[in-house]
Amino acid sequence: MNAQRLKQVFDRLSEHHGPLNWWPGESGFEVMVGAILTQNTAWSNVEQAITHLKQANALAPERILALSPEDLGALIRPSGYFNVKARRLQSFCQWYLDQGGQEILSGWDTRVLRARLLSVNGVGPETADDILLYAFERPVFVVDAYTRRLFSRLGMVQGDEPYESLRASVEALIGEDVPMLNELHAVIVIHGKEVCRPRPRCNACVLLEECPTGQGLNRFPPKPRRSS
DNA sequence: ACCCAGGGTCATA
DNA sequence: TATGACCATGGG
Repeated sequence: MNAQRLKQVFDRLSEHHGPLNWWPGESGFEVMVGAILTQNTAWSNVEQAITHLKQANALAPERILALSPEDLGALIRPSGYFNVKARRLQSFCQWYLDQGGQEILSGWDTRVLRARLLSVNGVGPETADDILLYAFERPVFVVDAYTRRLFSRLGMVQGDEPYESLRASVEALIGEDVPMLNELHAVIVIHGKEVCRPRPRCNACVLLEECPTGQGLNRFPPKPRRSS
């Protein structure tokens, strides 16, 4: 992974898709809820769930905790795994209030805040980094399936590296540039949704010209290794 | 009738 | 430490 190449890819994606002003959501808390609901789930489904929460005036930690698991599950049903996610949302909200809310949480160092987020049941590395970057504006790079697919197709990484390994290499090249980290993950996701499909049926990818002899394109998205 | 989507946890060997 | 099972809806 090379800094100049990364910047080149970023510039090209931004030129084509940006600026995106992520994350879609009106408040930090909405970002956090969306980050949990979008786990392994299409965003269009999450939008429906969030709409239901807003209609029920439930998009606040106290309100989510006040709902029964069944009622909360009914509201977020379109986002899939609704039983699991209802529990995860309530675990998260309980933690959020126990910690003292947005202002107190904002006072923590990024490393500390990340560790605390990861301690919540249902918050894994990607969800934690979504929240850190898009709700707390911390300089972290979010690794997701789109990132692995794109970078491996472009021959920039193997693709099956552990989460922390990929995150660290990109952060090392970009530094603490929050706006750039924000936009980079955003354009990778939009690019993945609109153009760079899992199976090689895309001929429209602006980056494909740069894929070594189409070899990158035919590479199936790799699965991450478990740990170090 | 498939395949896919902005993951994470838990049990088991 | 490493797999595998499981979670579930909606759109293409």
